[in-house]
Amino acid sequence: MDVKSDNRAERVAARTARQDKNLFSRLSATAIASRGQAQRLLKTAAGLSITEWRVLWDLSEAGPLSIQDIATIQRTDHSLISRTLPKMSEKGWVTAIRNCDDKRQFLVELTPSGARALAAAAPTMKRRRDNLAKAFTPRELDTFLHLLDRFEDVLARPVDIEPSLEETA
Amino acid sequence: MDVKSDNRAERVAARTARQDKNLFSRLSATAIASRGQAQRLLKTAAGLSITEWRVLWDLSEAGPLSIQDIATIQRTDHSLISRTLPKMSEKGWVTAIRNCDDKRQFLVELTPSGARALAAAAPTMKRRRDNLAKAFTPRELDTFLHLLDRFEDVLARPVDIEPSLEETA
DNA sequence: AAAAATTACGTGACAAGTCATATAATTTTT
DNA sequence: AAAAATTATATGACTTGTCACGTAATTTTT
Repeated sequence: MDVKSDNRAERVAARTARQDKNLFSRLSATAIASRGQAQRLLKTAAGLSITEWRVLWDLSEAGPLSIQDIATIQRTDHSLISRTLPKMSEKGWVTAIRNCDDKRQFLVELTPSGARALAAAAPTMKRRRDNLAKAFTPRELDTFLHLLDRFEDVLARPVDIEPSLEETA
Repeated sequence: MDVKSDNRAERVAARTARQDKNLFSRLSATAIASRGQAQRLLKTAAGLSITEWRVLWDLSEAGPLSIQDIATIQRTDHSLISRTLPKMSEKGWVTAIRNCDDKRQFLVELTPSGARALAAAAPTMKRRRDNLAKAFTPRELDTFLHLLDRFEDVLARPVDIEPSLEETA
């Protein structure tokens, strides 16, 4: 029915607009779009996945690092790093050596080959950051980061879970 | 070696701080933290996954909808919705009926049981949104959303990919 | 010194997210 | 009317991300 499908398009548009103003969904959608862009750029420029790029960059800036170190820097789970490293080792981009001080740990280090893989993607990713720096003043970027700080403060506070209409002790 | 491990802790801290100010990584990390919170809340309050919650909420506010409609509202791939719906149907939360006007499409509708599943989670998720509304003024939220708009404008512009040191026609 | 607790990494399993492809249906072009 | 192009959904396969658990090693407690 014509009228019915007109209604549907309006309902979709209204709901989409509504959710675009819901900061929770909007932040998620924006971050996913950003990640998608990074994935495409890295793939095209250097055949790297996002996690590979992050590991190479972290080792370049702060290496050598343990798996837990890398996971902490990237705010991710150690298992994601743990799974990524063998492949990167196979590609010759990193070496992982047992830490003599603590045999549970590996210390991961960039190789010359890894430095080249990083260098293949670095100009593109720098341009991406430069584009952002051009679009926002330092003050606006500070505001943005501060708002994200405050948003995470809100996340850190517990949200009560109560069954509907029930008052519990 | 003591000195070596002190250095490592400092390098990790410095790198983490640096990446916290890189808007690309920061935005991603913040959005992932937000999603994690939502996942935990929904699981605990109502045994719902994020995608299930989103579908129920969209249908409640704007249903009935096609799979493509839901994907558009959620800014996700239709395949994620396509995979989620059969399970929701099995749980009796939605019905999916062929659209007579276009037999390629299903129109998905909330059932009373689905409305109850939504209701089980809704107070918690509203509280979550209210906590956010208390922490920011309307003007701050507008600023935040506007910065996200401008950030996505930047994403929408192409980033040139050039091989290192090469000038191409 | 021995036992208990904690930590580092590897792996199983699952959810979110995406790209590609196939099939069926609709729309557009010839 | 028929052919070509496009669209809607399903599914394969992959990446990102996370939780849980097991094993080995270290640290803390007794």
